[in-house]
Amino acid sequence: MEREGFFDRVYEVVRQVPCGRVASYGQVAALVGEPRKARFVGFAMHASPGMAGGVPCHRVVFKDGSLAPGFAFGGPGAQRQMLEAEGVLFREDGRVDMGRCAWEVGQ
DNA sequence: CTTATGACTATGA
DNA sequence: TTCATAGCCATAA
Repeated sequence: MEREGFFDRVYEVVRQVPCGRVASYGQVAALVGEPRKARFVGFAMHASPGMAGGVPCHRVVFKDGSLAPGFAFGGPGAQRQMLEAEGVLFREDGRVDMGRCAWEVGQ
């Protein structure tokens, strides 16, 4: 039952990310119980059905607030545009303001 | 079985 | 501060 695969487990967590908030790959990996698989979280995002499947993969970013270079759906700029549309704040460096939009369980 | 790859993270220069 | 490298472990061949 609980064995639908590591990927599906990641989707469940990413689905819980509220609007206007972002989570890091390691953050999601830790919530699924395996913080060492941060790389597979990203790989799961690439294989995810996207928002159509209830997986807002655009809300998942690097731990430092950077976005995935070159592999974002539609382009790296599209991800930033989508996050800004949800209320996520960006710095001039092109990174997300993790100090203000970082997601924490319970919010 | 081994090797190669990867939407990551931590560390060091 | 940025850049490069190592370690991480599942999946594919």
